[in-house]
Parts: sequence; structure tokens; C-alpha cells
Amino acid sequence: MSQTRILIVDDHPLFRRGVRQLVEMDPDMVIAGEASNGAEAVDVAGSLDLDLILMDLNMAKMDGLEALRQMRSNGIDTRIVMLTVSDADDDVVAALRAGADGYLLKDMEPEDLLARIKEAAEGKLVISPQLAAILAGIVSGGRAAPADALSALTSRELDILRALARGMSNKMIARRLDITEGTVKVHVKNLLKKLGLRSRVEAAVWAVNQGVS
Amino acid sequence: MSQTRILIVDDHPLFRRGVRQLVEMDPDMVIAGEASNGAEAVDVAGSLDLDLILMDLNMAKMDGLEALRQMRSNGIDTRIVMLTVSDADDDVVAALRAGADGYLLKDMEPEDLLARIKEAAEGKLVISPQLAAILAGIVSGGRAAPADALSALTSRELDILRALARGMSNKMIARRLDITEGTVKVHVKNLLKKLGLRSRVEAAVWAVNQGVS
DNA sequence: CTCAGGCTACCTCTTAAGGAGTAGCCAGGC
DNA sequence: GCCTGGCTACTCCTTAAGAGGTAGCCTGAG
Repeated sequence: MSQTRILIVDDHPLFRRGVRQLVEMDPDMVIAGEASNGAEAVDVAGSLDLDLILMDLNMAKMDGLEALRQMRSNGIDTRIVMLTVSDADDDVVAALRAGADGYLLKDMEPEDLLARIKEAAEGKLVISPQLAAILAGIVSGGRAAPADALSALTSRELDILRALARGMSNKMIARRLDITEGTVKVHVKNLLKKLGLRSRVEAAVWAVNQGVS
Repeated sequence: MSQTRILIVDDHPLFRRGVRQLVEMDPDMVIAGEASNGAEAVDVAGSLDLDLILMDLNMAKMDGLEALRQMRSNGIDTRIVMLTVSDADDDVVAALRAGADGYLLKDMEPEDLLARIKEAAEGKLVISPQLAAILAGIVSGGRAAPADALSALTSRELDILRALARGMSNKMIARRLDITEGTVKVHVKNLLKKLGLRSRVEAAVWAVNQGVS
């Protein structure tokens, strides 16, 4: 059985070096490549034969979340674990929803981190324990978007969201509100951005769970 | 400042004794009462002046989840932490959604458990670290749920419908169920026809309103 | 055995959806 | 006056979704 081939994506060379040293303490794992930003990562992810990608979130050229999304939409199903300093719930949720296979914080103990990386390579979903409460809060609240995100919406966007919560298409909404379908699309796009959601289906589900009506 | 008054609810006397010993190692906490099933717990929860309730899930007379719900609907806002052996995702999610302030597993290290109980008493939401991955999986989008009485649908179609109720795209569903996107489309098409709905958005909204999860 | 139903996978084709950008109009605030 | 935010309406472009069809494979009922 061959080694686990890992790509590390981070804009700090020293940090990459540290991770490389840590990972290669295990003879079963090898750093197959490095990238210093998301764009590079997307480029090389397809060509290198990888088993696991460790990627930072905050990077200059293209952040880790965007890189993750592009890889997934490029059909790359390599296991991808975010390795970052951000313990913001939005980041965690966004990464997991975008298809990350794990979310680890950089302040973990090295031995622990190494163990988690091995688990990730074996197919497990790995999460820093500190984030458990955050995820629990999200689950218990039944939300994907922050609860107060509703107040960020304009009244027109709320009209649209209510229509989405009834399963209506853009065309139906347009007829109902007596505006063009194109304008409905604009409102849908804007409210999706405000709520941090990716599709009308997510918006509809979220709205129903919020009791929007 | 007075002691934290705790009610322990579990149908195993020996386990209750163990918890009592552990908890009372801390002079700031005291076991104010014990109950051996959910019904008893609901009875005494109102009369004892409690700061925290530690409750098992699996009990003969009334299980912990039902007891939790009854207490909450009785207006009892005491902090309630589930202390159980079940690491089933359904149980975790159900408890948190029903208003639990924490979910701890019985196989935790005693010292760790004691620390978590103290945190819970202080108002924190506490979760056993082992459950992080489960919660993450739920947040990221997919998980099986108890069977349902939507008799017209096949089990696979129910899988798809549950995924729809979480707002997932065909591609995400395909990845999660390890089938092709084309096959997902087939299932979506068939379930839409069976349910008499016109789009995945309608199906998602309908499913959420039906309580499909 | 045959047959039906369920799951899988592919095909083609059309429409729906969504991102990014530009822009006009109108209200309210400074 | 100017400027901002909200609503409207386009453009161009890409991807997602859904309606048809065919078909192989497997399992359980008869």
C-alpha cells in the first residue's frame, strides 16, 4: 500500500514547512505538493494524484472556501480538510456545506492534529472539538443562516422569500408580484447572498424552518 | 453564593450513585434529588428548586426526550443536559431541538464529565466531543432519519426527499448517496410525479412541512 | 421459471436558475 | 444640491433542473 499523498495550501511558507514536518513524521504520509493560494490549489489539484488536501481559509489570491467550491464543481472528490485559525461559525458552516470533509483549527496540539489528519485520510469527517458547541447551537436552532439575517432583507426580498417558501418558481413570483422574471432573479440573487445560502431550495427550506409566511 | 442544585434522572440506581459521588466531589454542587424515570422527573422538576437536570434518554416509564418536552412545555427553563449512552445522530438532534442545553455521553472520562457539568451549570451548551463529526455531518447536509409513513415513495425516493428537505442539489445528493447525478434526477423525477408536485422546491417545502427529516 | 418492481445509468432536449454587470428611476438623508 | 439604498429591467453566460426514453441488474412473488 502506497503513501497518502497530501497537498497543503497556505499562504505562509513557514506554516507549510511546519505542517510538512509534522505530516512526514508519519512514514505513511507524504506532502505531494504545496500551493500558496486557492487559485494555485485549484490548478494543481487536478494534476497531482492526491488523497487529501489541507487548505487554509484566508488567502490572498483566492480564499479556501472559493477554492473548495471550484474544486467540487470541477468534480474533484479528493478529501478536503480546512486547516485555519477561524473558529467563526459562519466559516465552519460554509466550509462544511461547500463539501469540506473536515475543519481543523491551527491551534490544535501537533500530535492531535496529526492524528486528525490521518483520520481524515481514512475517510472520517474530522472536526476540532472546540467547534462542537457551535455546531450544536446551529443544529438546535435549525438554521443555516444566522437567525437575525431576516432583518437584513428588504421588504421586497421578504416578499420573494415568502413566495419561495411556497415553492414558487421565478415566473410564478413575477406574475404574482407583477414584475418581470428578471427582476425576481435579481431579488433572489440578492437575498441568497444576504442569507449566505446557495440556492432557492436552501432558501425555501430555511424560510419554512424559520416560520416565514 | 449557594450550591448548584442538580436533579439526576436515570433508571439505574447504581449509575445515579456514581454520578452523585462524582458531582459532590465538587463542594459547589449538590444532588438535590433523584428520579428513576421521566414521569417522576417531570413531577419533581417543578417542586425542587433546581439549577440543572442531568437526564438519561432511555428509561422505562417515560423516556428522557419526552420528559424534556413536557418540562419545556410546562414552562420549566431549568438547564437540562442529556447524559446517555446513545450517540445516535437522531437522538442528539432531537434532544437539542427539543431544548436540551447539552448532550453528554456516559463513557466520558469522569473528570471531563465533571468539568462539562460545571460548564453546563454556568450556562454553556456542552456536547461530547465525539459527537462533533455527527453534528458536522448534519450541518453539511446529509443523514439518515427514521422511516416514514410516506407509503407511496420507495425507500430510495425517501432518501432523496430527505436530502431535498435539506436544500441539497442533485450533485450533492449524488455524492452523498454515492450514485450518479443522473440517477438522482431519475429519483427526483419519479417522486415529483408520485407526489404531484412540479419542482424540487415544492417537494422540499412540502417535505419540511410534513416533518420529513 | 417468468414477471414486476426497484435501483442503477445512460441518452437527448428544453427550460429554470443563478452569477456578473450596467442602468434608469425615485425616495430619504446630509 | 448630492448621494445612498431600494426597486426595477435589461444583457451575457454558465450550470442546474426536469421531461422524455432505453436498458441492465437484482430480488421477491407467483
